[in-house]
Amino acid sequence: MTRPTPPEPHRALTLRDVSEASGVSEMTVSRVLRNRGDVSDATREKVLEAARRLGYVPNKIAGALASQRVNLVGVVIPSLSNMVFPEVMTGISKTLEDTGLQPVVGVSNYQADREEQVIYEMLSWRPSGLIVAGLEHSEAAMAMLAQAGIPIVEIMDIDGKPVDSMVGISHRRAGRKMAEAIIAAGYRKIAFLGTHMPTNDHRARKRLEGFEEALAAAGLSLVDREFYSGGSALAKGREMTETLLKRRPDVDFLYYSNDMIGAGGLLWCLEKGLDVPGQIGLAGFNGVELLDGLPRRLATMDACRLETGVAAAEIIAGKRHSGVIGGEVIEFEPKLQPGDTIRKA
Amino acid sequence: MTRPTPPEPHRALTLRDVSEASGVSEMTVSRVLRNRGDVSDATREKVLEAARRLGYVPNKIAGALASQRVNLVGVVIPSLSNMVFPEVMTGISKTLEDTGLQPVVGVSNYQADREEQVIYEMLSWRPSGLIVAGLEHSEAAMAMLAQAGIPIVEIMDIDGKPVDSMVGISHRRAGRKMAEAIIAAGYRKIAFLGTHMPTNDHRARKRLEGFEEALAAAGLSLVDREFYSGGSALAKGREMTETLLKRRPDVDFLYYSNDMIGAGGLLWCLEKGLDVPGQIGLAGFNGVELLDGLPRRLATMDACRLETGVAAAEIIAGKRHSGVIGGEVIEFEPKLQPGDTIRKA
DNA sequence: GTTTTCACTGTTAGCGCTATCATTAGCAAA
DNA sequence: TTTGCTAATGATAGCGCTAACAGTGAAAAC
Repeated sequence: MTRPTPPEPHRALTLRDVSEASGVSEMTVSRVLRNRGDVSDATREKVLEAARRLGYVPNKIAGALASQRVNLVGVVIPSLSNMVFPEVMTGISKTLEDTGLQPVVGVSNYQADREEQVIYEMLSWRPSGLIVAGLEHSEAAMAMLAQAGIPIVEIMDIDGKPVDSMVGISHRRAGRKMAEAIIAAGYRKIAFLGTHMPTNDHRARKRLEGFEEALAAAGLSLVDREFYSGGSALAKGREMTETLLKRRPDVDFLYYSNDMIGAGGLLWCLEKGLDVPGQIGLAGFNGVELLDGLPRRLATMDACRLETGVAAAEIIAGKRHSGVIGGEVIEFEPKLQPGDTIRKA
Repeated sequence: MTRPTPPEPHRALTLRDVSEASGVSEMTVSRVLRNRGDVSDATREKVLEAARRLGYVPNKIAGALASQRVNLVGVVIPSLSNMVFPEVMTGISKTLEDTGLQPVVGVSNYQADREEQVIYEMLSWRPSGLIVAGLEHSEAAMAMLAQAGIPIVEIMDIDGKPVDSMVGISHRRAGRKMAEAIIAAGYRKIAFLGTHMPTNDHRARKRLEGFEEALAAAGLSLVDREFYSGGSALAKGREMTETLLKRRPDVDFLYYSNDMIGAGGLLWCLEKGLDVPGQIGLAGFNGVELLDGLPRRLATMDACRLETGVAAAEIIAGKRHSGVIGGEVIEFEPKLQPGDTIRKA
């Protein structure tokens, strides 16, 4: 293998090195490398050749400072292992791809103080825009966002007041809609199974609130509930389902706060030979691709993750010609996917 | 809710603003904000109060340029939706947490040219170190990495020559080991099911090569193979398994290139009432947490993802006192998890 | 009283690049 | 020839911060 020999192992190269190597001014090199302004073909070739030969990589720090422009878009999400955020990221990345903007991910682990730190860190790099999951932030974080002077898009929740723009679904409404569908299908003894962090996962909380609202409107209420935290969601789904059904064998519907534990529950029910959806119905939330491979399709509700990512990125990139400057609100309609685990009404 | 009113909506604040507001020099403000050097308590308080009141966020771009230090660590991975990389990220984040270093993620989508771009982009921000998945890169990318003058850690594969350091497992050996276990358990008609991108996913390729090597050493060879691309891995696992077993009903072992399709295959086999692992054995690769919730535990091999992330981050952070400066090689031993889908030898 | 020391604060000079304006050369029109 | 214009290139002045050094005053040591 022939690897090009580094001219000098270290001492970072600068524009001046390229300029000297190609016999033109630094300014001209800068123009060539950024494809800006008029440069003759001959000069351009000379410069590019020299840059390639030396292995020059521009220093964006200096460039950004001088031009006051940074092609970065910060994205602050609670978790990467959740399966739902990667899909949002896909939408963001795709949309940003041809704009010269680059997404930079930060993870808050569902902790407000950690989120505040991450936002601070991101803003200190003066990005072109910031996408943040959720509407709930520490007061300090909100103040920073409000003052940042760049487009801010809060995503995946629209039940509240945004700092600037927001894109996503109403989880309250999603919960309500699911409850209505379940009631319409004739289920009456409904239980909830979800994650054990009602104070941190605001979207799950709002979903449950909406769900209970709709139950109440029909004169019903949850007959039982079961919470978990940590571990393999699939395994936890099994365990919780078993625990709950042992405690309340009369329950006829299990509403899970996410598809993963729902899938675990479904597998458990099928193994036990329960009649799904006759004897007992199940539903999750998110519409993850995973469900396509299960023995039976779990009822769920699509959270429009891809669309959310795309729209958020479009706002940042200024691709959305709505006439509005900032303060946009885009609501997606979560679609019920009845699957095979809820009786046909 | 009382939100602090922004003094002036825009015009980014600088050190000078804080300096004027608190009546000390910019330098002293800088010292306070970075906790560096001696500053009297009275002054410190004054400055912090002013900074807070104004909502000042330091400009790291200027700071980095001046100090020639950037607290960023680039991480270049092929995909986020893969479930395996998030766990590596967890190890990296945790380890970096108390070092003042921040990971920045870039995604290459398993494309060498895209990876080259991402590496270029990252290096242009002059990070403190770079973690890159895999050992195979475009020639230009290798040249950039070699010249970067910062610690480079290639992870998740050690079958090859690193630019600088490398951390991970030998996929060739992992494949070999799995084949040996399968053969030892008495299976003879072994088929492979995997992703349809042998040229892009080098780790899957090496695993298969090692697997076939070990088969050959025992006088065997794969009796059939089936490939897929895109879509829900779980669903694809089902489909492929069905297709393959229709074509070759005599096959007695299915080796999957990852756990997700393996899980799909397992669900299919159980549904069809096949005797697993008596009549037919199954194995995947990765050791994903998901498997804990399946009706039966799929045989797999742990890829040591968390440890890999931790070790890579330690190298970058200089936490590893091996005496070696750069060029470290850390190999983890993939552990076979026999689960319930391979006969006890 | 003088010198030394120390804790604190300020001054100066860039970091590597780009915006802006100035300059030059080349060529056509007057 | 001179003028005017355009394309190509260069010179200059920062961007907002920090490293390095230079004060400053007060207390401590002589």
